[in-house]
Amino acid sequence: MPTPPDGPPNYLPTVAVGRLSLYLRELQRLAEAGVTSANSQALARLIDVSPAIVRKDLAAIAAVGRRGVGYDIAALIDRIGAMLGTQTHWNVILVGVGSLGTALLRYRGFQRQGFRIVGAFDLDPRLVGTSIGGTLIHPIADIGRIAKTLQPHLAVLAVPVEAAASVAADLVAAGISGILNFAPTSLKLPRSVGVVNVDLASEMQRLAFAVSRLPTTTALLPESVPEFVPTPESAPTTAAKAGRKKTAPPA
Amino acid sequence: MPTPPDGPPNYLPTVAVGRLSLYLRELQRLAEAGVTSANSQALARLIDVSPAIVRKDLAAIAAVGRRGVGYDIAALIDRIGAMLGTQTHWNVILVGVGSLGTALLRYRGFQRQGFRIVGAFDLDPRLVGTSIGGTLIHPIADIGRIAKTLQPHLAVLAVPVEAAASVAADLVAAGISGILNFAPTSLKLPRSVGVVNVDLASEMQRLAFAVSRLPTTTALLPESVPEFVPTPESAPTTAAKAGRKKTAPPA
DNA sequence: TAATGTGAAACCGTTCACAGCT
DNA sequence: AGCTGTGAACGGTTTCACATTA
Repeated sequence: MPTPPDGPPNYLPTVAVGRLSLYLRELQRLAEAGVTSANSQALARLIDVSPAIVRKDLAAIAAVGRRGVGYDIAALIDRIGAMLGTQTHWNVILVGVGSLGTALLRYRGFQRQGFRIVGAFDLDPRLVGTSIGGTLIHPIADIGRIAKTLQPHLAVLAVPVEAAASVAADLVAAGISGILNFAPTSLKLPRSVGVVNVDLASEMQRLAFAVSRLPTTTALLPESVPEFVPTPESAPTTAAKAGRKKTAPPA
Repeated sequence: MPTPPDGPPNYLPTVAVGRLSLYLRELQRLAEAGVTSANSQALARLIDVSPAIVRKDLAAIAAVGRRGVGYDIAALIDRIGAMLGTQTHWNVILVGVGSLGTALLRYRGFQRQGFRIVGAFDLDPRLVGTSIGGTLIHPIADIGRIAKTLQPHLAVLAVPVEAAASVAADLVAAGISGILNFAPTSLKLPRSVGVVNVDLASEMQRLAFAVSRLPTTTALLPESVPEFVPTPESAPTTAAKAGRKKTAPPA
């Protein structure tokens, strides 16, 4: 065979990590329903991507299927779980027991995916000492000390924006490795600390934008809509024609 | 000047929409602090991207800066707001007043970005008729009828997974154009309906993965870590060396 | 002079198409 | 016969570098 010039091979694309998590979620559901095998097309439909992507993603994590058949679901769950560290015991603390923090403490999805909420922290002395969703709330001032006992790896940051930077610094000082940040601000942290931001208002804006660019149907749209929205069709240069894309590419 | 052959020009890349939302958030903060102008480098630092990206993004929405100076913040806020439909009145309903739904009703960030929560829906008769965060809760069975009055464009879906598919169908029937989906499942809906998924467990898994792939420092990591994790360095092909990237490219 | 605005190159991720297995 | 596994083409996004301009 001809040697590939120097070409980098199948790494795991960073976006693929998000998809693996979705495959896992759906595979767990299938397994509970007693299904034992699925092919790339079925998986693709479940998370709304192309079958080729499914095969590439699974190849990238060295999951193997059987040609002519598909993938063994139990094996896939193991493999993806191994990649995402599902059997790893991540200890998680939550900081900021406001209404969002409370909801997150009550949310069972984290535990279901193997994360252990080992403690919560808040300023409010009326909350300290109480439990929500089985998690004890500690005074935020004691994070450093209590972290020595709880050994948290990750933190959920659900404090008000104004407090976010300072609390994040405390978390880093307490030795946390990663922060799931719900405060609408970009934390400035050492590169050794992982951050994933979840900005709810921003997600809503993405939705609004997507909707306003959608093929107009009978559905409700608000009165005014942004004027200048550049698209392939409204190109301000030569050749403004350019073959229109097929409207419905994926199966 | 030489005519560009036929080259497709600056569209707005889809990922740029998410960034615009973040620029807007930070610009609003700067404006409140009395800052009137900012250059691409400053903006880049604020949302943690490269200055070149900032200039490309802003060029793509026809925002103009002054060479040698930077961008006028008030003008930028207007321009980005116009693109994202900030002055458009999006009516939003929320379905599923559990702990997450409650938190979302109390969350002020949606209103701050111009979204109007016009109503909430739940099955529980004890909730119906009460208000949370100033939003009245209606019986879920009446969505169709009440939607005629409320004229909602978007919906926040915060019901349990089992109910998600059926409620989503009701929302579509009621004429909704987009759904912000917090249920951990991929909704199968007509292409005319926009969907943005927010899967909290999945975000946490992304964080865990990112952390486990981080340059190991003194910070806490859980005992076991996935074995086979392909990266550029662990490439199974020729030329496994390949010039290492400079470790800190952005300013 | 210090920044924008922008072609062109580099990079990354997806799609295509088909050879290879079972 | 059917589906996986994968090179190669493609397309979208980012980076680079620099001409341009207030």
